[in-house]
Amino acid sequence: MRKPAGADHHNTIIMVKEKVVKNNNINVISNNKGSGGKLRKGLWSPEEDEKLMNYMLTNGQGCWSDIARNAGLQRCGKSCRLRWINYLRPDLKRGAFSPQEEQLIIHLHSILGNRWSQIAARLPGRTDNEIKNFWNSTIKKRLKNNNNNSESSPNNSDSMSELIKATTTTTTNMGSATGTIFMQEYEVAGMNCMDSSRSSSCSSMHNLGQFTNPFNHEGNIFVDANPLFNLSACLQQGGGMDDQNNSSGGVGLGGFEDYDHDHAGVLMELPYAVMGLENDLSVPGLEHNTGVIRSNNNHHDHDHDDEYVNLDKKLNNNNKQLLNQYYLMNQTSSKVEVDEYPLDQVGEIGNINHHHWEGSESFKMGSDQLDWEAFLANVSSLPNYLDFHLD
DNA sequence: AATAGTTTCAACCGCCGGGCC
DNA sequence: AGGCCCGGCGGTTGAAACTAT
Repeated sequence: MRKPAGADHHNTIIMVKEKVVKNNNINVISNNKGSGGKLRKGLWSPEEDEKLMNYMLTNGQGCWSDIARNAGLQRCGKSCRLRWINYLRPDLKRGAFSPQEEQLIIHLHSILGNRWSQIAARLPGRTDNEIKNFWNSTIKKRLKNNNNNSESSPNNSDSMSELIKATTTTTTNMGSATGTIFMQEYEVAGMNCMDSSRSSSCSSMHNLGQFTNPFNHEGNIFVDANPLFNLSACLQQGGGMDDQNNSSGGVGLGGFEDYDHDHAGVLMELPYAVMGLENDLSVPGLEHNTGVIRSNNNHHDHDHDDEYVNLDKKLNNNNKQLLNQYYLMNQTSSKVEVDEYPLDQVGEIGNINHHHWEGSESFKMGSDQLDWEAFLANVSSLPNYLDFHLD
């Protein structure tokens, strides 16, 4: 490791200083705008950091090329922006990723693909670059190793592994044609997921098709099982995903910029990649399901806002039901409270009327009893109003 | 101790879309 | 309409740190 886990800002600065000594005065390039000045490239010196930091704290964000000029930096605006966003920003969280963050990244990546900025937006204090590096250097390798291990020990009795196996059985035996598997997977699960509206922004979805086995390759994985995977980890951890920043012990999963920091327990705001569910609702496309939900979202398809909001509500419900059922299957000692609220209130963070729900005995089964197909089939028949909290 | 191989991550590159003229 | 600028994004690079031999 270059930087020890948990390295604080002080250590990081020292590291940068050491590097800068060796790079000083060698990364100066011609200004391609013909102004006659020189623009520095490469690692930032502490002096440059200080200039940029002081300028940003004094003047705030503006046009980056102006910032570069006015702060007295011989850098392009782009470089300043990158340095600020990835390193100097005061709200950055330093140090190694927590297990909760790691699980969340894995989960979000299963939904969003390589859309690092969108993943980063759901991990307060983390940058897209950081997450991307973490994924490429650590998670990808770990998942690959895990996959190899699981292949070598097929009798693994871990319930989550069993669940994942169960969920992926139908996908791993498909053909091997690159680029077509993803859609085949959807079809196998009875999906009707098409997104013809945004060929560019949907590229990550299609990237899933680069692989033939969701658990046996590098890159995008966990086509369908991951919401449960993540849920399991978070519930078993029992702590807050963002415990450094809030004291509630709440877990916000896949929150849309709005983690429920004040709410004890678990507030489910999961994306919607559970296979079988989307099909039932003719989901227009993954990105819609994850991005168009809130009234303050950034998507551009205003013509379908109502449709997607309604869809979101339904999907939220279905995922909550599914996840709740999974929890019930795997719970040991924790008490479960399932809250109930009308469909038209689902997904409205901060405006949820919680009622106690006793839970259905029919949902409870041991993980060794899991019949995944029956489980999925059952989900669509569950009550529509479920949410839950973990005491 | 030396060195070759590997890992990590800061920073750059190229592309894209939006806004402005 | 077309060119230019800017911000944002994901992919890639390469130097430094670390590890194995």
